[in-house]
Amino acid sequence: MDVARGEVLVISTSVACRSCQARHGVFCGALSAGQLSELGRHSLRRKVDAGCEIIAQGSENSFYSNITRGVVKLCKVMSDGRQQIVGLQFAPDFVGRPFVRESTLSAEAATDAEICVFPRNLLERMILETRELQRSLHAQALNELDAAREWMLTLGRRTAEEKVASLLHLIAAHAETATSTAFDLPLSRAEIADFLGLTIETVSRQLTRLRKEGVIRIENIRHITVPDMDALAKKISG
Amino acid sequence: MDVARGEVLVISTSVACRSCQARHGVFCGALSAGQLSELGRHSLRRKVDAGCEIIAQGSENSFYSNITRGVVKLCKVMSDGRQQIVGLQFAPDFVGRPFVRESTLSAEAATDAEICVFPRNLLERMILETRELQRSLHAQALNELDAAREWMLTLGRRTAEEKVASLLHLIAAHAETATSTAFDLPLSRAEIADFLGLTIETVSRQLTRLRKEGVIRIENIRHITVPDMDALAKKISG
DNA sequence: ACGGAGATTTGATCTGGATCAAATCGCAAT
DNA sequence: ATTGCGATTTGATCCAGATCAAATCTCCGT
Repeated sequence: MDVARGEVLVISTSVACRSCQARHGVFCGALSAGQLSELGRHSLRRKVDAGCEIIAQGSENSFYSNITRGVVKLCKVMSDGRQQIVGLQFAPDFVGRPFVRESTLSAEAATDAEICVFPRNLLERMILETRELQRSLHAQALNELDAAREWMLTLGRRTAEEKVASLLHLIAAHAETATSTAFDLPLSRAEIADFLGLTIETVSRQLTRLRKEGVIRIENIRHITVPDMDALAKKISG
Repeated sequence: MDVARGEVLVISTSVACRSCQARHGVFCGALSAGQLSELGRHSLRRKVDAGCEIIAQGSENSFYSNITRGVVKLCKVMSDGRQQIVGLQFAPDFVGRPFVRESTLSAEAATDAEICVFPRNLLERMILETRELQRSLHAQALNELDAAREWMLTLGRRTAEEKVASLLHLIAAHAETATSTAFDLPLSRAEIADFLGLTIETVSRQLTRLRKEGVIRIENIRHITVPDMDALAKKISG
């Protein structure tokens, strides 16, 4: 992680960082007070701008983090430049691949975000020591695996229109607003294309097609409203 | 699982089934002698024919199993019949999705296979009791997640020729022969198409193209030899 | 060996999405 | 307000892979 690209907000020194304790999914209820305190002494809360690379593909996994705000995209790039987003993570997901030296993907903030960073060694020690943390990370890994496999079906077998509708549905499900019929897209058209295995032109055309069909309204480039969520769901063949 | 479709080989009664102890990846070294014995008393070694459905999509997860021989495909089917293979599993992989009631995918023997089946409740209890088993299943989940994400790149961004070469490479890597330059395909052309998000015609054409280029030899429909593994690898853009 | 049915290959044509090209939009800096 | 530039949309054309159609091949049962 290039510290110069993000702004360090807080370096906790003697106690666990309070805002993190409450919001960090995998640690919630998994660690003792003493462990939280130790983790807090070594954790770093960071604010990262959209586009900031948190983990580089091929780099060493020397730290892990939790997302406390914003959206993070997981991306794989081929040597000729083709790339594929292989996962989106939202607060309070855990970011990183325990027990493997080199990262096979990059993690990049898709929106402005806040993360809480822990050193690799400390976290791996705590995983081995603490059954509940192991269980919690295992559960997240299984959920991500389910999501990845669901997305494999989308990538392999759905049409462009179904792909775009699937993505809108996914984002709506994670939107923080209570209504979730209106939400901001955390991704640019190019990123959407990289997630769906399409080109930006096709993404754009399918969005305008959904707009013309009345399934969505494009309030502005990054903001969508869905008058009838069922109509959107019907665009995705089960 | 429809018992009528498979043949029960052994019902272990008073000791853990010996052939399983040695070969079951996730249990190897993870369970105590007493636990292995208990597991053995409740496990069932089964021989399943190619095509036998081990877990049905949408069914209740009422048991788990380990593969002791053969290849199992994980498959998702859409209501209109389109389908996508989302994973291949080889001995000694663990099959099943702990902690979730309903299966979101089906597991089917791709080749004749042998599996060892355990009841859900027993296994989930042992996972909670036994840190080492939890760790071992966590590790498998993370490996499967890596594989799924690698495959997402293939599905979203590689060409048909690259996809077919990727699959051959994957299968060669899991082939049991020491040389691994000659191997049997565990999948039919239709299954390959479902794995790669292609049609059978395209798969067939790409295979004959690789044959004409001298990258592979098709000894017979299910048996391939690769004279030069590097030549095959070069067909897959990194 | 013979028939037959499914699996695979091969051929001809079509098409969804890619590519190439050109507006237009959005917005930050002046 | 004006300029400039990257992001997005829209249009025209192309092509990889799908679809439709027809041989072959495999292998099983008789």
